[in-house]
Amino acid sequence: MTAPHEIHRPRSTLAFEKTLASYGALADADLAAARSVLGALQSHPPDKQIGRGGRGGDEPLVVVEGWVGAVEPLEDGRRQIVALFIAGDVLDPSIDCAAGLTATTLTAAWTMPAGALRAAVEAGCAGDGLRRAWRAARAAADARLVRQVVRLGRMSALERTAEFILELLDRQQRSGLARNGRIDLPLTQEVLADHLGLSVVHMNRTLQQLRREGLIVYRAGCLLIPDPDRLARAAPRAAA
Amino acid sequence: MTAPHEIHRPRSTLAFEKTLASYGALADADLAAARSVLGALQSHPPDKQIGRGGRGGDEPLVVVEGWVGAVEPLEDGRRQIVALFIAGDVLDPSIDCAAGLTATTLTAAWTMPAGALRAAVEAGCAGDGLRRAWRAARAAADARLVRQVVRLGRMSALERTAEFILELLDRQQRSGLARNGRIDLPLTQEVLADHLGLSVVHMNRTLQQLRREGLIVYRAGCLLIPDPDRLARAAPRAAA
DNA sequence: CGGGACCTTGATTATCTTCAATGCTAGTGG
DNA sequence: CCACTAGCATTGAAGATAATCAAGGTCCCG
Repeated sequence: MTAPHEIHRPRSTLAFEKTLASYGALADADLAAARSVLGALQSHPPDKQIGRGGRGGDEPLVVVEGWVGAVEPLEDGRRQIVALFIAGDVLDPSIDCAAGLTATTLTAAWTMPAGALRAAVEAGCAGDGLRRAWRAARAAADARLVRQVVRLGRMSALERTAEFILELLDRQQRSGLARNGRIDLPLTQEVLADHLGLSVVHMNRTLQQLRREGLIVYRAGCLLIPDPDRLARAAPRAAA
Repeated sequence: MTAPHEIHRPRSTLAFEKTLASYGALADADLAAARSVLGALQSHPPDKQIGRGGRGGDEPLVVVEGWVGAVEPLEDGRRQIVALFIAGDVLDPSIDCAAGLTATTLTAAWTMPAGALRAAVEAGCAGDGLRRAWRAARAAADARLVRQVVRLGRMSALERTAEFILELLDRQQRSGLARNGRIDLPLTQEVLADHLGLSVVHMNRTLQQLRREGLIVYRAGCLLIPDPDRLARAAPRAAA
């Protein structure tokens, strides 16, 4: 279980619990129940397929550490990273890998199987709070996919990037991973480009522009957002 | 109930039944059950909001006739039509209008409330075939959203358009609306552009290119695809 | 006949991609 | 300790793709 690629073995599923709780108040009993039905920690090297889409056979995974993408590679080498999953998220291949996507690690990662948890929620034998939070977290994942369509369809590179960073900030605040506007972003610019629908070169230039304007400070896998409101002004707002 | 905008009152929910059946074999009893719990036909003028997203309060709708979009308008006038719903589709605002989208008619349309049907399926008091088909249809809608992300993120205008037309062909074949590669497409190029993430002008030129190459014949709300395989060659394929 | 909605066209500009290097840094083996 | 390498970030230049601007054109309808 210990491999060279390995990042430190995570000590807890705190990120998951916080994320879930951010979507609906959880009683201690809910938390204990959720924790108790999660499977064993699994380690994955970067760039490894960990779930296949399609037939809905795979059980959901809690991402405990690292980054995972729902990826569509095209024949000619292009690829689209449709969705990103980070510590605290639940990746359900039967939903998130629709249309033949492949769940792939983008960094070294640790996960826990959550089939039993989903089963408990679906069978109605989970607490009310837990059920609500689980559903809300699922709805949030769907909403992120919608945001992604809007970003790719109607926003410029700068707007996309700004909006994306704000989404990451929100998500990492929920999971407790963000501190004072400082978030993890241990992805190569190539991965970011494949998520935001840009070329690597343009991704690089767009990040530089955000830096030049002081909207972000980005270095060594770590991103600081000095003023989220100002960054938000670089992204379009929805109409009333 | 009869208004000037009105298109003819649909005679049946056949498109819905065929679509559902295309996702899973349905017994006659299933069909009868589904038909019997649908609500009353409702007529809507074009460009009218018929469902709001967010809180999941709204009940699902079967689109019986016409085209409906899940739309995100931006403050500055841009808009993204995130998903399209056509005759035979079920639009569930609690899912399809996530992230604040608005369900809006793109043409005159007729719908039927399907809250009771969803409730029956979820409560498990629907037949096995019906439940399976309902779930598969829902999964197909999710998969379409994923395709949309791939299209917008990684395909050129021509590829997007080709792929989109092929999707429409598949959907209208399921609902029985396509005849010999001939499908309805009663949308303005502006609407298409807002769905495919293009400017109207570029949408126009892209359609012209497809016409020039003989891949489509498009006129007066009706689109003919002489050779779907050839059209498919204009769209990128997924890698193994 | 006039007006409006939609489609089409040409010219211009902006955004983004591609190509081809160059630098930087961390890891590796001599 | 020092090449040497590999992966990633960055840069410049050139070209492609798509947006924008500004007219016309067509068709339908009142």
